[in-house]
Amino acid sequence: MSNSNDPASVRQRAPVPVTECALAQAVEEIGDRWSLLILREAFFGVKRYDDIRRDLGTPRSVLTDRLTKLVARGLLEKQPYQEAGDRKRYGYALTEKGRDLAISLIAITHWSEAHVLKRPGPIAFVEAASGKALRLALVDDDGRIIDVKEAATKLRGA
Amino acid sequence: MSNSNDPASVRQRAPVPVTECALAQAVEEIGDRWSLLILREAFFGVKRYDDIRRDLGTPRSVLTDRLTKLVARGLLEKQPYQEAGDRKRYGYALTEKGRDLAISLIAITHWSEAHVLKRPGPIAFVEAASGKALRLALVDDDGRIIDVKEAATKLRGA
DNA sequence: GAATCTGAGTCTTTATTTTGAACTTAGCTG
DNA sequence: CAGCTAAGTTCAAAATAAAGACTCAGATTC
Repeated sequence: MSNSNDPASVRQRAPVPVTECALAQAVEEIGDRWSLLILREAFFGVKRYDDIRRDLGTPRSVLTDRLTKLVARGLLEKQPYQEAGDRKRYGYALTEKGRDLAISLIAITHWSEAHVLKRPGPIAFVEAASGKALRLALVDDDGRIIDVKEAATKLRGA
Repeated sequence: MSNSNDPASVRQRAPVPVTECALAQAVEEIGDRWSLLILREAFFGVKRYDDIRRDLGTPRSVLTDRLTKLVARGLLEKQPYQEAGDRKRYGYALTEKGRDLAISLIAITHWSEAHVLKRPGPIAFVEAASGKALRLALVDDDGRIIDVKEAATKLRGA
């Protein structure tokens, strides 16, 4: 990204204060031990409180809290449903904002498979139509793929 | 990714237990309020304890703890340096494992700019050589760009 | 119509983590 | 040697999270 092999003695400062940093805002919204996992459930179509709980083992009080916050922040929305002979209940479904996190979740998953798990994970991302494996890449406006090592950051307007 | 507009009444379960899920492992390593921000500093070449502290305002005890853990987990490594007329000290530099998180940080940053900040952030990712803007995309083996909406998940071996 | 079941919470107590501030350390300088 | 600095440790107070019992609303069963 930038300057990553300066000697440690070169003092640097972040180009943007952390309070204005998009990453910091994102960490506020989804940077805890459960939110990303709850969203993963949502991506797999798991919508019900007790199903999420069964999959993740989240304590009830925490799950309730995270679901409420994810709804308040617009990543999930409540979806009413009713089973035959039962009262109306609510499930949780991804909004567009939530769905747009897919790329981030895929990126983190790929990274974890490469560097934490150190083996290909059980889930592959494929093109729905062809079944062909997909990976993430940086591309320029012409659709050419650029290696991360060729990438840098630039201050807008600078 | 999959099934995301099933009615809420359809019960689903995650295809893989959370204990074997790459995302969950990643959250263990970097899913707290500070680690990603510390890594962001590292991407900008900020290597010294006190410089990170100045930029982020992290409490000392937490910063020491996170740096130690990030080193133990292989995302950062200590780099000795010595200023003229001072003793030897250590800075923190990204390892390959840490550097490979770039794609994830970029993805999260893009998402946050689109959905949290709701304006283009001050930092753009560009190709170092040409200065041309870069974005993230899903590509297949032939380098063709595939829209997220065309992507699905598949269980390996299934 | 009283007792019971079920999904989705809420409440309460206990444990863990975070914070902020003061204190420590190692080597340098004057 | 007293004082300085970057990096790190310690500790009490505050905030968060976990575990598990309790609640609630409607449906069913006896």
